[in-house]
Amino acid sequence: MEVARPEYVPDPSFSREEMEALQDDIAADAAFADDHGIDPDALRLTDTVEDEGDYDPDGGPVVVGVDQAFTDDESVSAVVAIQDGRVVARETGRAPLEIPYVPGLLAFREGRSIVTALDSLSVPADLLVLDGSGRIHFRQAGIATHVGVVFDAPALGVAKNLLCGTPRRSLDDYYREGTRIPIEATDRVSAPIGTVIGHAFQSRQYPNPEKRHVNPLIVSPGHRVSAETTVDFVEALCAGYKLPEPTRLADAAADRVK
DNA sequence: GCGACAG
DNA sequence: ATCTTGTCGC
Repeated sequence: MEVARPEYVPDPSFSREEMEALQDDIAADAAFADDHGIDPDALRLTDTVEDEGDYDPDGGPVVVGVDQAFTDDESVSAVVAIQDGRVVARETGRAPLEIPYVPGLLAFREGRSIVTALDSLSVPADLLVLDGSGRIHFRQAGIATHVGVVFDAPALGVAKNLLCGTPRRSLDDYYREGTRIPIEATDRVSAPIGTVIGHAFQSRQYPNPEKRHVNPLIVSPGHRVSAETTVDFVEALCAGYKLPEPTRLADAAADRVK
């Protein structure tokens, strides 16, 4: 796919102030409303994705999972494209690690390898699934929003932990599979307080509440997807595991390359 | 000064 | 994220 906004490609050499200013611009250009034409049912997976296949121009929506693995000095990104339950394309990208991890500035540390990998992807992506937050971010410009706006493609973020915002119910309790808990903006987020910026989604759970319990996923809109539809998409993309299939496959691919 | 903090 | 074996629960 092609970069639509070159000026937004994350540059690790920026100062912290420049990074934050760029994020404010990106958030202003981001759309947190549905603009994709994808029916969640068209993404629904019946089983785990294991087969490879050829891209079909007349087939269903292409969902691209993105994830990273790290070595001492570089980040490795893997992107896996799925269409109608089959892997139709996969690509990798590498970039040197130039800055440390700073909460809120993740895209500047891992963004280059992602852009490189997506840039070399030959099939058109209808939806990007990033690891990390989108709108659940201090300036509403998490890595999912950042990458989505750079390519002007529908995107969403799937995280394992909450960066900011307040869940309407405690995330430490036991919830049955399918439970959705809205995450609202607080004064630390650049959105009106109370705005639903994402959800905690219980994609997987153990049967006995007394014993073990699984933590919910934290999902949020990246670009051109609403908070509600974001959960619909993630739910449709999960096939028996805690993480959605695109993310699982990208995760495995990145580790494999490393 | 204190607290909070995706991967 | 990464360094790492066994182990508990279903």
